[in-house]
This record gives sequence, C-alpha cells and structure tokens, in this order.
Amino acid sequence: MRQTGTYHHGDLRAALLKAAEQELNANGVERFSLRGVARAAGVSHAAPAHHFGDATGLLTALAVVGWRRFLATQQRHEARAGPDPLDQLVAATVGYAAFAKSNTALFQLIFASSKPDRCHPDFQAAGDTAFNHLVELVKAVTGEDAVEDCDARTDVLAIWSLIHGFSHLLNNDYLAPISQSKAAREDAIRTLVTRYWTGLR
Amino acid sequence: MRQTGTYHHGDLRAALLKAAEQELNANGVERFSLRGVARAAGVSHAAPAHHFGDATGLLTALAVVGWRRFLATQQRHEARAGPDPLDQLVAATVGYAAFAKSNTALFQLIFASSKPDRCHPDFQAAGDTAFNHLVELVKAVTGEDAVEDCDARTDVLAIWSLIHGFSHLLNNDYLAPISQSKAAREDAIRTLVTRYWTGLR
DNA sequence: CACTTATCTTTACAGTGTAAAGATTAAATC
DNA sequence: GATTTAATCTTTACACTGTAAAGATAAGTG
Repeated sequence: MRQTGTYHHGDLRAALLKAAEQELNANGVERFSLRGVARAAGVSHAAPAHHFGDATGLLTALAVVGWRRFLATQQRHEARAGPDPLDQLVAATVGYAAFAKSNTALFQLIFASSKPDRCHPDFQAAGDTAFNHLVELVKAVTGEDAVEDCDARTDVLAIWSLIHGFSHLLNNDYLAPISQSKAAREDAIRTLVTRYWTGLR
Repeated sequence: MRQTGTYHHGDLRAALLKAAEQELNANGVERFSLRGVARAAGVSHAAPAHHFGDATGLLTALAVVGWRRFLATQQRHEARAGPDPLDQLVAATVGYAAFAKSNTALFQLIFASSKPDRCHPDFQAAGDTAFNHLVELVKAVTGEDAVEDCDARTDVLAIWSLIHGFSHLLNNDYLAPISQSKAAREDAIRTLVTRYWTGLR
C-alpha cells in the first residue's frame, strides 16, 4: 500500500501494467477488472485513467508488451538452436508454443480478444513485426520469398496454422496428454514441423 | 414485446438461446450481457434465472448447441464430397473452417471461453463427440487407430492443429487475403491437408 | 373448484467502467 | 526562493452489470 505523503506513485504506469498482467493471469481476459488492477496497485479506481484513458488503453499497451515478449521468446529459443534454417524454424515454433503455455492470458489477449484496440498503430506494428519474423524464417528454409512466390505463401500459412493451432489447443486444455511434459511438447512440435518439410521435399 | 395477458412466454428457454446467440454475434463473448439477452427476448432481466440458473448456465447450454452445429457443419460438407477417405477428411476440415467463419462467436465460445462451464457433462460429451469424429476420419485415411498407433496420434494432432490454427487465425482477421473468397479459403485448406498426406506417403 | 407448481416480475444489493470535479504534489518559470 | 503551471491522484456520481429474494401471475393437478 501507499505510504502517507506518497500522493504521487512514481511509476504508476509500469506498476499498473504489471498488476494488469497478474490480474489477467489470475482471472482471465473475460473477467478482467480495471478496478481490481487499481486495487492491486494500491491506488484509487480512477487513477489508471490518466495514464491509459480507459480499460481498452491499458489492455492495448499490455498487448504490445505481449507481442514483444512473444517475439523475444521465439528468438531466445532460436539462439539456443543450431544454425540450420530448419532448426531455427523449429526452435521458433517451440518458442511460440512455450510462450502460449506460460503466458496464457497474454496469448489470448494478443490473438483473440476484442478488449485491446487491435487497430492501434502500436498494436499492429508489434504484431506485424512478429509475423514478418516468421515469414523470414520460412524464407530461409525454402529459399523463396512469401511475398512473390505462391508456394512459399502456402508454406507460411501451413506452418503458422500448424503451430498456432497447436498452441491454441494447448492453451485451452485440449492437449492434456502432451501438456504435462515440456519435452513431450517440444518433441511433438519438432515432429510436426520437420515432417511437413521432409515429407514435401 | 410481450402482449398483455402473456405473462408466460411459452418457449422462453429456446427464445433466450436464440437471443443469446444474436447477442454473442453482435457484441462478442467478452461483451456478452445477460440483461441484454433478456431485453431482446422481451422479458425481465431475472427471467433467464429460472431456466438456466445464471449466465454460465445459459452459455453452457448455448455452447452445447454450438458443438452440435460444429459437428453437423462438418458432416454436411462430407455428405457433398466423394467417398474417398482423404476427400472426406478434407471436406470435414473445410466444414471446420466454414463453421468458424460463419459462427464466429460460437467458435470462440466452445474453444476458448471460460464463460461456459467446460466441466459440465453435456459440454464435455458434445466436445468429445466432435473430437472422436475427427479421429475416425484420420483413421480412415491412415488405416491405423490413433488410440494404439503412435504415428496415427501424431497425424491426428497435425491435422487438428492445422485446421484449428487456420480457423482461429481466420476467425481473428489474421488471414485477410484468403478471408474474402469462399473458394480461396477452400482451396487453401485443400492444399494444406492434401499436401500433408501426399508429402508423407 | 382448491391447491400446488412453474414461470415471470419487482425490488434490492454489491460490483463494474467512465466522466467530472476537487485535492495534492512535482515541475517550470519568474 | 516564491509563484505559477501542469501533472497526478482522489472523491463523487451515474448508468450499467449479475445475482438473490420475495412477490405476482398463470398453468397444471387433484
């Protein structure tokens, strides 16, 4: 709680984002409460308005954070993998699912919620960056450019659908058998992605 | 609105389910309002309680309807396709995405919402039925049983992830180029699914 | 007919998001 | 350093939400 004499918080904006993510993980996107976030941060319920306008503003800002962490998680996995393009792509997809698994609420927020402003420039820019990264990885594997080559576009669509569906099903408890072990999840993804390519060529 | 002398609605339960689906399509799962549904049905805001208990009860019942329509949509597409097992599977996946496209809110409700009671026997039974149907279709293609054979389990996982990811991305406006034309969507799905099998064997 | 049950309404309450106005502090300007 | 200005947070208020409890009405049952 705030001490006497600390009418001004200092860094309320960051504190609210942190509290909002915790609220989101605890209650889910659908039961998100702006007043609850303010309570958790130890300020009045109207305090967030000055920093974010309304609940949409806060969740939009949080979604941008989510997009960046989503991409960073993939890149962290890539850094640990070998230099082979296919290994890099597999590592990225493993990171994709790992993010979904350990950031359940953020994953839902960035991909399937109408609470953030999905038309906001920052939201779109962060999302586009993440998407382009996937396109680049596929491009490195095929040697083709998804923008020009039609088959390459299909490849991107296939890989994206595959890993996104896997992550989303995982995120909603539809893959209980695999969900338990991290190794089992990674194995499954590795098999799915590599089988797609090796089956093709 | 209700006429004088019609204190009892007649078939309020069905009317509420219908109104709830419209509310859901109009406002989305996250902005769903029980009072709004009651208003649309022309009854007091507490009327739904007697039929469904609370909002969770109503949305659980609606989700069960969603599961059944989800399966029925797939079967309708299968009936129009040829007898070849792969054609049947492709038709089912096309139906999968078609349902997602034209039942946006229901798709979100059954797969990714915490508002219905996902542990309710009816919900689980309806969901299991839909899942088992997909397993049977894959089984018909491979000749193996997903319960026993490990490769077949992976095949189910792959196809399910693929079509579910595609549908979910489509549902959230991430496949704008394909989203426009029905033929383009069906072509893309057909390519993805068939490429998975023909590439493999 | 009388009685019971099912159905719907009314009323009430705690909770929500947002807007407006007031209070307090930090920063900027003189 | 004193005064003004701007930023930050609180208080108050309002319309809305879901749910519970009690009352009103109609339908079914003996």
